Amino acid sequence: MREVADLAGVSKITVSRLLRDPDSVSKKLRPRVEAAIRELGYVPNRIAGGLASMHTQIIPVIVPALTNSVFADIVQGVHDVLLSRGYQILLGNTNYSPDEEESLISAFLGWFPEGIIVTGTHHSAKGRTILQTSGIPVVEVMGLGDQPVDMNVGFSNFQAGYEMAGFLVERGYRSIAFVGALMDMDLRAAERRDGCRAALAERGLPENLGMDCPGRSTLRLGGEAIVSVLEKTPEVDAVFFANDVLAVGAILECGRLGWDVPERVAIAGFNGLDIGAEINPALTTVISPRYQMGYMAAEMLMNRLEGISLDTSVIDTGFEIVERQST
Amino acid sequence: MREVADLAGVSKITVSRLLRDPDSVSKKLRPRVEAAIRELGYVPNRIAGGLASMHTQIIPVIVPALTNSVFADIVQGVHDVLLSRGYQILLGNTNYSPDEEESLISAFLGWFPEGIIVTGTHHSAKGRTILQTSGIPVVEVMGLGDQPVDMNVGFSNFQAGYEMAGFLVERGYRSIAFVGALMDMDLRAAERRDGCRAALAERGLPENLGMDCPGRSTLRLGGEAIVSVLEKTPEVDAVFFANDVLAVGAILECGRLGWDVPERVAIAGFNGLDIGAEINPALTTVISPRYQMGYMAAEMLMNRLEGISLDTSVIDTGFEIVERQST
DNA sequence: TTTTTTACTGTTACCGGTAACAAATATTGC
DNA sequence: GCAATATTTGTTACCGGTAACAGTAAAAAA
Repeated sequence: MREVADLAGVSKITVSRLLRDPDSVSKKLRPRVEAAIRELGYVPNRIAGGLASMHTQIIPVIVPALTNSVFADIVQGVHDVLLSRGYQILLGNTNYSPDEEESLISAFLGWFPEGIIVTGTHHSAKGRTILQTSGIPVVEVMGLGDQPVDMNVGFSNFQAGYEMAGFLVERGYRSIAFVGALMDMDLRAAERRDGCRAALAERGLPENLGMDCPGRSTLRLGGEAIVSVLEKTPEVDAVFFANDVLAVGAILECGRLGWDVPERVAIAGFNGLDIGAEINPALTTVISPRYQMGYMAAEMLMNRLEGISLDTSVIDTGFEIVERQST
Repeated sequence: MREVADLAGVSKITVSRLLRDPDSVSKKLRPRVEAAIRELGYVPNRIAGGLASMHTQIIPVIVPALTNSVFADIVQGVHDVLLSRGYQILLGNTNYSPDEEESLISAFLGWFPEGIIVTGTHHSAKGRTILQTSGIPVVEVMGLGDQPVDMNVGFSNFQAGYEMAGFLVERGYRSIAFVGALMDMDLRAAERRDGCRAALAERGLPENLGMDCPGRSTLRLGGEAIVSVLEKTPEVDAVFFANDVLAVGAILECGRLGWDVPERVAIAGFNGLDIGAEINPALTTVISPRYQMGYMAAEMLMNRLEGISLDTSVIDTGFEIVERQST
């Protein structure tokens, strides 16, 4: 910047001003400085700028696993808002571990970010404390909590589970199994299960017919799960899967085994992945507004940072049950 | 850091040393300083540290679209290497646009990253120049180019297309159509197409039976494409899709229409997504080592940064054709 | 004991920008 | 035309660390 300033015959601060707010520099000087910048191929150092201004324009985004398209969609939504405003995304992946999340949060805080976006409302106690005392805006996205750290965008997984279970009961199913995978780690799935159970219990129906599979959700696992559930508890007439991946895997397995869906067993999923709409039979599921959640979370954060007062710090995006042929 | 130093009765630099290399501080002092750090809840400012040391430990990763699981897998691989070594990932999404890629590269360079990972070997002319003159290690991941900017990890899409076409011919198919989507943007898909054409041309078979769909790859689009191709050119006996999403969509559509796969038409895909192995009929495809490519790219970069000399700056990861029931 | 070496700690300057205020120039009003 | 005000530019200090070198204390060698 020194060199640019000298070449243009101005002071450093004038160069700095031109870069950040061209209007604050007179029309006479502008072309001279711009030419100098171009000639020297000058790229301002944002690290230095961040230190001096105490504004890093860094936003860490922490998700459980990028390979799960659900979270990739969220990050994409966040990305689309932030990048256009000059903010940078620091990406972190917890592998569904609260401890890893905690250490990521600590590490990211060292970059003095201006805000932070985390997934869900379940954190380690210490992680939560760190977030609360960090002094920066925090958005918890995806799950809706009863006492968010700060801002919160998402929907109630409990409610979604509850309503889908109610929906299945309405359709006449009476032995409904909830099947998830690693629900001790995937706490949002556990909430859906709890919602499902609550709905079944209310209606006096059996609530413990499902299972918690020991492995991350894959199509294969879904296929194995439905076989296992129907062997153990043949009376099951509907299976509500914690996510579409498992559900689609189950539908495909039923196809291979010649089991009629939904005659022999109805299947419902969660998330609203594209594949659910295309397979045969098409999957009844709960569509979650993933991209929108990411987008809204980022916008909420931007508004806060720009000092725009928010009418609310919690947005319930809701969800949508779509009935297709699998129920 | 000043406060910590005062509290512990040492100088700033001692605190700095303890944090970066505890062994460089005497055993006597260590507990005192550590206690001070804890008591004040001190978090070192990496922005300041980066500026002073000129080592930011920042690595931008630029992909075309995170929502495409192919790239999410790559980023995951990169993440797993970098985070454990204290590096941070700055994420960028180009939407398959070389111009957006260019502007992302420029923007990221302002953070004075220590290296950069980009997708593929196709960049805008200016983007390429910027990368080359940036003075930092660059890894192009996924595609294999004849003249990489710097390091390169991936496989030849042309070769993959070529071999899959050869494979189909060997299986007896003679009217092979290549179907992709937005191949003017997805240049890697275009390379696969070109490889396919080359293989067909060599054998004197028709090479222009396919189509380039006007929209991003979705299951739906794949379904529409196969109908459209078979209507226009009923003689087609095999369709090689640019990716598994399209191919799976086609298989599902054939299922709905009662068209026998592979009797009426054989279908092949590309990437090796899980769903391809599970649907009926299971999809013949080319498996690409996505996670590994990301992992290796990051490791290569780390080695370079740590001064470990590399035996080669180009790694051909290869690919694998898996035959399943759809051909 | 004295000298030399080693291990640790501190001092000073600087990384590359920006904030805050001061100075200079241009514009406006009377 | 001159003071008052607005606009533009510059000066200085500082953001929070680290590099490089200097200094001091402890250990080893003479």
